[in-house]
Amino acid sequence: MSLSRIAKELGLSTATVSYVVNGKGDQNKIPKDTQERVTEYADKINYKPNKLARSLFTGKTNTIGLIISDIGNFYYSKMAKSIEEEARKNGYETMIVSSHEEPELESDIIQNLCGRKVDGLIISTTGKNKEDIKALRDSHFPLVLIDRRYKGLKTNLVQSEIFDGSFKVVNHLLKLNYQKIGVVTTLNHLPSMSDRVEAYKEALKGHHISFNSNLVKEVPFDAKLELIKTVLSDLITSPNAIDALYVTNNKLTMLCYEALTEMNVRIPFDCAFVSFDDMDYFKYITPSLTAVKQNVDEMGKIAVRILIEEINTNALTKRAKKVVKVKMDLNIRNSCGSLLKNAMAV
Amino acid sequence: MSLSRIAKELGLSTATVSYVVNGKGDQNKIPKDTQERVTEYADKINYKPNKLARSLFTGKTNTIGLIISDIGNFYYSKMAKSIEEEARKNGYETMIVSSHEEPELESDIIQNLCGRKVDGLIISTTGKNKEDIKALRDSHFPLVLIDRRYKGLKTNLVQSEIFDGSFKVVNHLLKLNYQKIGVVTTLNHLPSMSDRVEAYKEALKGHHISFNSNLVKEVPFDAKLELIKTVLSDLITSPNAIDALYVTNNKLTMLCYEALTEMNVRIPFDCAFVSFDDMDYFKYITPSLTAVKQNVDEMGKIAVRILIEEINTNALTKRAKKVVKVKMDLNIRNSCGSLLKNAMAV
DNA sequence: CTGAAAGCGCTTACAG
DNA sequence: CTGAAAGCGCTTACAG
Repeated sequence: MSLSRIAKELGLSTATVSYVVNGKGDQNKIPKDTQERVTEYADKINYKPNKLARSLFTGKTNTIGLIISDIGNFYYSKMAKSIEEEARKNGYETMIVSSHEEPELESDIIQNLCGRKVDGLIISTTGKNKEDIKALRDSHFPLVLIDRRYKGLKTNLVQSEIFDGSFKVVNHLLKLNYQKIGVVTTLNHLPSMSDRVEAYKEALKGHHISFNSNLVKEVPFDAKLELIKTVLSDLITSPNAIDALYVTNNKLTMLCYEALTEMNVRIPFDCAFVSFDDMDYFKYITPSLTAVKQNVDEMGKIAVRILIEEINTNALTKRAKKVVKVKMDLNIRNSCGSLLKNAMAV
Repeated sequence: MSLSRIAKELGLSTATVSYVVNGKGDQNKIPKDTQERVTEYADKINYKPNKLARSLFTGKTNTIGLIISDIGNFYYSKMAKSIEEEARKNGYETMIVSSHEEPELESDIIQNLCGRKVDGLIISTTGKNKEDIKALRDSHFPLVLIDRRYKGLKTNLVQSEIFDGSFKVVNHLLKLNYQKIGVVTTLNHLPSMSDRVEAYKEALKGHHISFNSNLVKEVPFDAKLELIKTVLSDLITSPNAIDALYVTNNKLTMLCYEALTEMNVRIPFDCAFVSFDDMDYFKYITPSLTAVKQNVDEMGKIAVRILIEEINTNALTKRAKKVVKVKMDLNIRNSCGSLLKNAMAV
């Protein structure tokens, strides 16, 4: 089972066996026939090296730790897939762990993965662990944040062009002459969330519409349908009476869609609808939803490349933090009655 | 950074320090003040034990390896989430790795995780690694297969009541008087797939409809839209001219739905539609899709419990393999015109 | 060409 | 109460 047993069995030293099973036989001038004896015997007993022991010595695990805020969210599971594939192409394994949006858990996971000596970390953080992340960065541990960032904390970062994407989708509504655009968003301790609202304000400004805070509703991350209904009924009735709705993430989008449907609000006739984050199935629901899409796949790949560069750089050489913003695509469909209102405008 | 450095710094032995940081201070009668000195210093330098070294000694990693056939598939990412949560509740970490439906990769991953000395393995296998799985089982390594099994290989297993679920959904069509039911399914090296077709045959038999193999189409796992269209146009035109379609997994379901829509086949008027696997959004598309749902969450939890039992059992005591089948729920919606045809039947 | 030996960082009997 | 020591399974200079 172990190197030393093979060595004893074959009357060789562990060094010799180690060289051979690691393909360094030639390099260490082990005669061909000895090499053959070793590989043959190793195969026979189905020898598998203990990576714990190897890593303990080498200090390398060839493993990337990936901390995902919620692996059950389709957006993140796609991200995980992309990261894992890219890592594998570069010779790294990936340990995926989910923090379920719980900061304490995220903190534990970081300790845990570091204790397991992963070579680097990619994190889509809960957004409530600034201290941990800062400590990690300050210790020069290879680290890339993805999707979410901390205000005032410079790290390697891969994100969508959130502001730009959000601006685009709101602007799309404005160009179609929607005037009273409601927003449903999440409690915004996350800059990546508040940026979406900021872009909304900016877009309004561009069309000389004054910002009305009553039209922006913040709900908890795990809001339930009932709450959403309450919030929406407030938005669609006077004095608010919005004519379009902008929802800032995919989970909320489905809830809002469901709520509106149950409330018999017809999209887009009674209220247009637009979403940040585009899921595959948005094109299949009725009406199909207009949305800005994040290029998760590309984000994942870039994050891996930056991380691996970091891993390969000497920890002591000062590295500038890399920030990469990935473009978002506006997918125009039927939920904001573009055709209809366009026609009228003509 | 390491135990021994703390020991040297404090003029103690590594044993003493180890006892304290592991909370075995009292048990080993270390005086309170020594304990305090140690914990204080450990906190100060932010000491994190090296788990590699610890596991090398103890032979335990407190980690479950989870091999998922495709983490980018929503069904499996939900499963991963459920497994991870349940594992954590029981004091285990989970290493999630995706095999992307590639048998060779799955094989590598198994070696890798075993080399990392995970305490046990939960696998939704690609279905093409019978030898590896058999070897694992024969070596008494704690193992649970989930979602997919091998014919003639008895292992711990958690699966949906696939036959029953498939039967239910086909029977639903039959009860509504659909007579020519087409099937689109995947190349069935997987028993979990062929079981679905077997149940279809059985249901036909119950309604005295003879099986027509022309109505059953097998496509590759990663079939593209074009292929699906070809297959479907064959099904909907004479001599086949099906009046209902049964699709046996969620990925194919969306492709078939898209294809039918593009081909201007009206569901359920021209052709009823029914799916194995129910996704959250099936209720939002038009028409909403009737489907049998797998209880992924429950499957995950059960798999973890069985695995942990195995881990805690002495490897040498003979264990009977556990097979648990989880019930499926039929969700009736509008894609098979139940209301319409029911009314006609009355 | 090959082996003895040190060491990665930990834990746990064991001796005093 | 506390420390010296062995050992988990590996790798890598180094000596001959």
